[in-house]
Amino acid sequence: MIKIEALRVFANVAENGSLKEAAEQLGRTQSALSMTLKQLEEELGGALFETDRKRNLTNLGEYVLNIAQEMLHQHDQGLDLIERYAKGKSGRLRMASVPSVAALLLPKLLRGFLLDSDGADIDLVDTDSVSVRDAVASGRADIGIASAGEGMEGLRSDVLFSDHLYVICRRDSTLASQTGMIEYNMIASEALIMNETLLQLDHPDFLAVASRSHLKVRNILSLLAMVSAGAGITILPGLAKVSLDENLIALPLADKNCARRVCVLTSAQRTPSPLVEQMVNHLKTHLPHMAREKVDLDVLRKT
Amino acid sequence: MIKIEALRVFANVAENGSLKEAAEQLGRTQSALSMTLKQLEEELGGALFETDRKRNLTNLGEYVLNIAQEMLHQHDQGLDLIERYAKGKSGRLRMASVPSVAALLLPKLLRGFLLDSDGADIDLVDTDSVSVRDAVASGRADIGIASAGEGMEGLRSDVLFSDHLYVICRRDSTLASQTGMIEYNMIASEALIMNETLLQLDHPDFLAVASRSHLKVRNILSLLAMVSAGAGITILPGLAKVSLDENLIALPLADKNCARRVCVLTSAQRTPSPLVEQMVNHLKTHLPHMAREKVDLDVLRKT
DNA sequence: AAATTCATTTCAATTATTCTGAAATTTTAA
DNA sequence: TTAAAATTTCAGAATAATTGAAATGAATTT
Repeated sequence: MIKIEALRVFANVAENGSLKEAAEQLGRTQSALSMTLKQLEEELGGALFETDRKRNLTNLGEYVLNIAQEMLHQHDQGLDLIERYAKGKSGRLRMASVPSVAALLLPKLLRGFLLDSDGADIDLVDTDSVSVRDAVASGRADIGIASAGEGMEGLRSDVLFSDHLYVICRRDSTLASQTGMIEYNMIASEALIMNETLLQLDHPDFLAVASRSHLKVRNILSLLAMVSAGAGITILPGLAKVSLDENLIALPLADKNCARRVCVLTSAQRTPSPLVEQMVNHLKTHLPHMAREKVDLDVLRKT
Repeated sequence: MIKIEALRVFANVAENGSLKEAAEQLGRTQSALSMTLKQLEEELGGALFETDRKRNLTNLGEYVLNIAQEMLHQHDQGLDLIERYAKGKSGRLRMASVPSVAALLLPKLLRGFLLDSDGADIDLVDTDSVSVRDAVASGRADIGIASAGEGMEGLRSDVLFSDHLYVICRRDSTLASQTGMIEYNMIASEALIMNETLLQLDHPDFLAVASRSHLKVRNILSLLAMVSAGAGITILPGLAKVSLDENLIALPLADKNCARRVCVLTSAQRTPSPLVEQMVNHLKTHLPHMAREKVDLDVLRKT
């Protein structure tokens, strides 16, 4: 049977016009190539070169060279595609992320990822945690970035970082004059505007406060606009406070246990594609540092 | 290194959804395929199937299957082209032949040849022997069919058949009443119209007759028209007499040594392409019989 | 849930293939 | 013609592929 490696040897020898050269290029001995060519000629039933010096091709040699070059090109290109895909360097990747991460951390992270990739194609959608989880679970996205919560069946999740919570209030409110950490009892009298993140909190003191809240806003811009307008206060993860309005202020919550745990989500049903694996690794190694940096930097800038 | 045969195994297993089936189709044991797949997965760095039952592909498996199918198709097609060409089943073949053979023998012969070929492309030109030799020598034709003669440097020739010579004269001539073979002295008084074939003859008695000839015609139709018009007689090989005019008659020459030797000519410089070799063999095995048949048949019909 | 069947994997031994190094041969150049 | 360079040949060494038998793992039946 004619082997593609025999054709590669032949093409190399034909192009070089010499066994010696070709042997060096291919890292084999002349005798190995000589035997390969001999076998190829036997299989074809005719000579490929006019003499045993490899300068001139026979008519058959020329024909085989033409076809072999094309075959080798196609073959090598195919292998390259497969290898790139297998290494997670190429392919399509559909991501869904909560807006805070998408806006503040992903731009830099994706830039780094794409720099290392070759032919990768990334689609990023930002929505709230619920939709992110749903997108991944239903197969509309390959990777999700969201806080953990309900509806995690069929999802594999790994915590990327924990985001401490802050009370957001107007700079001119009485609460704003507090210098230390905020205890739940200190906001007992405030009108708390709920949001999705807060549904995770289960500290009894918080639940007491939350039970008196009558407003829940999902969209973060609307939420901040409400606070700005004096409709009440809210509690948000650190990342969400980096681009706060001038008239708003973020005060750290004392309760260290209540934090948003940002996770990377993938489907538990199917083996992830190499590109997904690559991205999950990339997220796990880089996102924690980037999140910490971002929040620290921001705190620095505000003080 | 990823081998194309490993991809073939993978594609086969993926298409069958089972090792067992694929093993039967490929004529190998399950364990051989299992090991091949294992090695392939190692080289890729990821699983190709979701479980060890080969029913469901992973994302990587699907991608690799797509590419591999295309690669295998291209590869097999390429090999097929090469093998067909090497076996002399395909390629381009430029032939030059003298008209008598081209018109009387080649149609049937080429039909047989093309029946056995697959993608062969034949160009046939008919001219006189001199041009045929020139075409082959200069590389304008791959194969020539002509009588041997001058200007055979650089040509390889093999005799295909010998064509006995006949005197062609008008049916109403005195010569026509001869029932036996014609001796040279019997045509000593006739006006002999020379033609290319006759330049080969070297019998002294013929040379004596020929020396008195003052007319030489190259084109066979013109030649016969001349004889028909009563300009003289001529001598032609048996093949040329099969489609003789009603008013002409062919009488066999007694001299058994004088015959046109029809040869197949190829270039002696270059190794012939497989298709050329194939055609030369085909000519050598079939043309002699066909020539004999043709001449006998004709003799039969005329008597 | 145990037993049965079916498919696949594992592993050591066998077989086949490919490669090498040295010597012989052939070709080219001087 | 000889000397130098390139190629071929060949036996042994190194690699790789295949097998058969036993073990493992999944589905199906009892």
